[in-house]
Amino acid sequence: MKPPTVYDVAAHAGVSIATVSRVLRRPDDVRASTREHVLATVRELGYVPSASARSLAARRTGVLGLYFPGFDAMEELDEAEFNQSEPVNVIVDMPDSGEVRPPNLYFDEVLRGSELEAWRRGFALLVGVGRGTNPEEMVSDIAGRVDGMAVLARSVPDALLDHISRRIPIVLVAGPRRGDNFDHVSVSNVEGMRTLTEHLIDRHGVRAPVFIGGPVDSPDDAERYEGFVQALAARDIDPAALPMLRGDFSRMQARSIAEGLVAAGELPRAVVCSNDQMALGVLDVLRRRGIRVPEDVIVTGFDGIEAGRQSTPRLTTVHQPMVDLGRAAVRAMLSRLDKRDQPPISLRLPVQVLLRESSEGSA
Amino acid sequence: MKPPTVYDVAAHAGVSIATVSRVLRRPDDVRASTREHVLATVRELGYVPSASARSLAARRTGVLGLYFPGFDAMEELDEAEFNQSEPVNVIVDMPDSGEVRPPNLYFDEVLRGSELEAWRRGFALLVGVGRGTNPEEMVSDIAGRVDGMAVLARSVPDALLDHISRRIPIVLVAGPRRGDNFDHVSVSNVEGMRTLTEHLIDRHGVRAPVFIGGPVDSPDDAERYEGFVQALAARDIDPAALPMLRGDFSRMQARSIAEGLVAAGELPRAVVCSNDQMALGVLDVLRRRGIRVPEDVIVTGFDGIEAGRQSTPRLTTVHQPMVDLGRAAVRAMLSRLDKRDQPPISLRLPVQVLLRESSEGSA
DNA sequence: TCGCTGAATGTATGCGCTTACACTCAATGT
DNA sequence: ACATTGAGTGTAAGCGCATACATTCAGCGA
Repeated sequence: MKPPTVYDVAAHAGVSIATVSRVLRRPDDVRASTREHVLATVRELGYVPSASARSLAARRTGVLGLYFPGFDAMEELDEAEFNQSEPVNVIVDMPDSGEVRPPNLYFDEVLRGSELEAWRRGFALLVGVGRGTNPEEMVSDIAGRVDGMAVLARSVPDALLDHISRRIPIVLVAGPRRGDNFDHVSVSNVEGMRTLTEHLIDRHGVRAPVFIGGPVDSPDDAERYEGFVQALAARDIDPAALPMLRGDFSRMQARSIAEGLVAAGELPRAVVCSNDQMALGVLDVLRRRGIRVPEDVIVTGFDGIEAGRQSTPRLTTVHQPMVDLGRAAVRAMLSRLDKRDQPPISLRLPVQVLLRESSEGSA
Repeated sequence: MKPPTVYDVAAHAGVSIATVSRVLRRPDDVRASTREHVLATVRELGYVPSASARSLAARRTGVLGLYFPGFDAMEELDEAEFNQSEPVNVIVDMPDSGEVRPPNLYFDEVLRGSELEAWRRGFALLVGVGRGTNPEEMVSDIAGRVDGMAVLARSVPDALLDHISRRIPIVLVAGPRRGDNFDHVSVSNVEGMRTLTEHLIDRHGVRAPVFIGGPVDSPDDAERYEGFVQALAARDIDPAALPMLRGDFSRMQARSIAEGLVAAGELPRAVVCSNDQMALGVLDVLRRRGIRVPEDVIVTGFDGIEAGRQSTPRLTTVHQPMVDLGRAAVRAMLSRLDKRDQPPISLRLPVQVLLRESSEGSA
């Protein structure tokens, strides 16, 4: 009744457990006839090797971990049972049902990239998305199961990371390097935002753009603002003289910020947002107020999410390669796994400034 | 240099390894003072327990697995290095750049649901997306690492599943039950499509809708067609007299099918598609041809993906709760883990018919 | 005072595998 | 004919933990 083990297979096939193990791990070290015989026994018994035992003996798990905190509000799914309602409900779905399902695109894509690269390199991928529950616990749990781990920067206390990194390589995703000695993978936030801002100044004569930033503790936001400031400074515009509004990366928040701007009466020529979601929120408000984009106000975002490509007008933005980020994180882990003592890597992936109708006028 | 083990912690703290283990697993069995002392040592040494060893000794891994085949074409990411190009590229992004990134929403959402439920129940989640590489190998690999596994129906040979299910519980996602004895979770495809079709017949007087189906081997498609047929039959319309076109669930394919319909000259009053992607493809063509939806032709989909909520006109569809599917799959695994010999479960989640402008006329 | 009880801790075994090393024996060289 | 070789296989020692069972000892009643 219990699942068969190497011993069962060995006994059944009339060989030693070492031979069974070799058939599975290093088939060439076994004579072909023996190999076939053992494989047949494996099939017959329904033998599936225990990865736990293998990992223990081999001193490596063959699994990589990915941890992200759960930003999205939607996580609070009801505990209610979902299997007792009617099989079908008919709903007349009106247009303004709003932002039903804010897909955590960022995470989905990074995950997809990691998953892809991990399996390609012969590793499995363990994912954990932090929720209400203690992140430290979850991260520790993952850490014990994997050979290496990627973590979104700033989502876990440094002390914990230090602790864990004594056991396995840690790669920080999307944050800039701080005092730490971890490997990092991130995108060219500064250059991207600088280039976009320069474009607004040089091509559209914008002199006093308004920046709508994200949460104070977001390293990405900080870098983007830095790029914004650099562009202004290079054009002899004093960044400090311009208003710097702060949102929380959400569309809703950005709407109220935009309402505030409109109410204040003095609309800027351009609103530069630190991410796409907020830019979309600004577009929502301007559209409702009948303010033309880009004729009256130019709006730009950052991230390159799909929704920004489907908005009206389509959103000018800086696209960051999220799938590549995930892949790069995996590569970094494996690279360090290979050479534990190489100096910390800090990889910057390139971004693309995508000029679309929210800044360039319609086609 | 090597990561510390229980032995190190025990020696350092002056206790036995049993006590260390107990401090971590059953803190209440240890005197408070001892516990604190051991925990301090754990922190000092940077001890992270090996899940491999624990799983081996405890005979359970605390991990659940999720396997999906990789439908999407985008998987073929270039092997090229991505870290040597310029940090920023400026691109004038024209509107018709087409369907750049067809997000595998289905999988993303099921994954999110599984991930959520798994951690909530104290399990980690291992994900595998089948790609070019041998699915059997990947599935076996996952199987050895987990306590239970969810697999998209039809994506893995039954023989393999039988093999594996001798070791761990298997849950099939989204397929109907066939001859097998596995647990299943799926949605009310039949009822959903039947209700939608009845609506078209009863409210819009449609008498000869055209059905655009998916791949022959898709169980979901089969069920949806079944619902379509039931609705017709109940209204004394002979389904066999109507054309049944077959696509592959892709938007592109659906476009050429729609082109064919238009070219043939005789447009049906309604086109019922087996998924949203294809419905969107049909909308593409009708829009280009200047055919009005829903005035001239009604179009409906199935799935409830985000893109269908952002199309013009918005797509009438049947929404299936993908996140819940993932959650239900996890619950089913745990339920069976609990009672290995209960009869096979077959859970059907409810769906929602969403009536929108592609069938109801604009607001 | 002494045996008894139970809380706290230690001892020892095994979980299922990998792998260094030992061994066997047919093929080869001298 | 005999030593040498190496391919193929077996033996046995862990890997790091959980846990049944043994042990210790403080507190207790009689």
